[in-house]
Amino acid sequence: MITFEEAEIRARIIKALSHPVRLMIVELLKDGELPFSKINEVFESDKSTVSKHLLVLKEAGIVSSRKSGLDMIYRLEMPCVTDFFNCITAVIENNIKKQQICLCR
Amino acid sequence: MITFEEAEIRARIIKALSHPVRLMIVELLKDGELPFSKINEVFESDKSTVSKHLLVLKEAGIVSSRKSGLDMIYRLEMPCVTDFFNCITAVIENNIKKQQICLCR
DNA sequence: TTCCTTGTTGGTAAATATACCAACTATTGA
DNA sequence: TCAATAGTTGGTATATTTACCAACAAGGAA
Repeated sequence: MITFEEAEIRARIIKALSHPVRLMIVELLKDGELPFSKINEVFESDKSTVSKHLLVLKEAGIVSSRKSGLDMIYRLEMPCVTDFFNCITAVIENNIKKQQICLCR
Repeated sequence: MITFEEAEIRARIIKALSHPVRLMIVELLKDGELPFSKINEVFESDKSTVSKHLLVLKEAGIVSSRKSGLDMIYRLEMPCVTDFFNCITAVIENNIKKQQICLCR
């Protein structure tokens, strides 16, 4: 069995991924690194909000960043991202299927 | 690109998994269904706390439940759970590796 | 240097999550 | 029917998360 401490470490990573904006950032970075400005322009929120979401992802080790001139370049550090999203999608598909069964009763 | 609404749906599932107690429950249920009492005895918290964590997992479609006599039997509805945890573990391993590089400087 | 652009950090208010206790419902058994 | 057991729900206090605004720091250009 997994210990509570191990579960806490896992939970920290998962929690970093549990926000729609952060999930969209991960999707954006799936095809390669991007500067902050490109990530920021996708969202309507204040740039400080986007910056803080990126910090959460960085502290979890899900993205990394490097300075390049005035830009800050962000890169995804999660090669298994596709498996991860496929698993979540499978849960969602199953939920839809189950709801359909309920509606047919 | 994924829409904000799609990201919100995914985030809801992921958030349900972002708590150490809920992760331990998922691990417990990996090998088959269990009654509430068996799940509860693993944790020191009040049974109402455990019950509410199970409700969160249920509302996300990660577990299901059925009544059997006085027992409430919980079952994991996430066949991809191993892939999911493997991905999180990979991020953790990468974090450890990166920290080691830093320490060697 | 001084200005300008880029992104981060600090502060704050509102929303959400969490844990505990107490009270409740449902089922079983006497 | 009454009591006992199993689990859920309601209430509440505390902690965490979030978004925005304003101020700041870093780097490049004039």
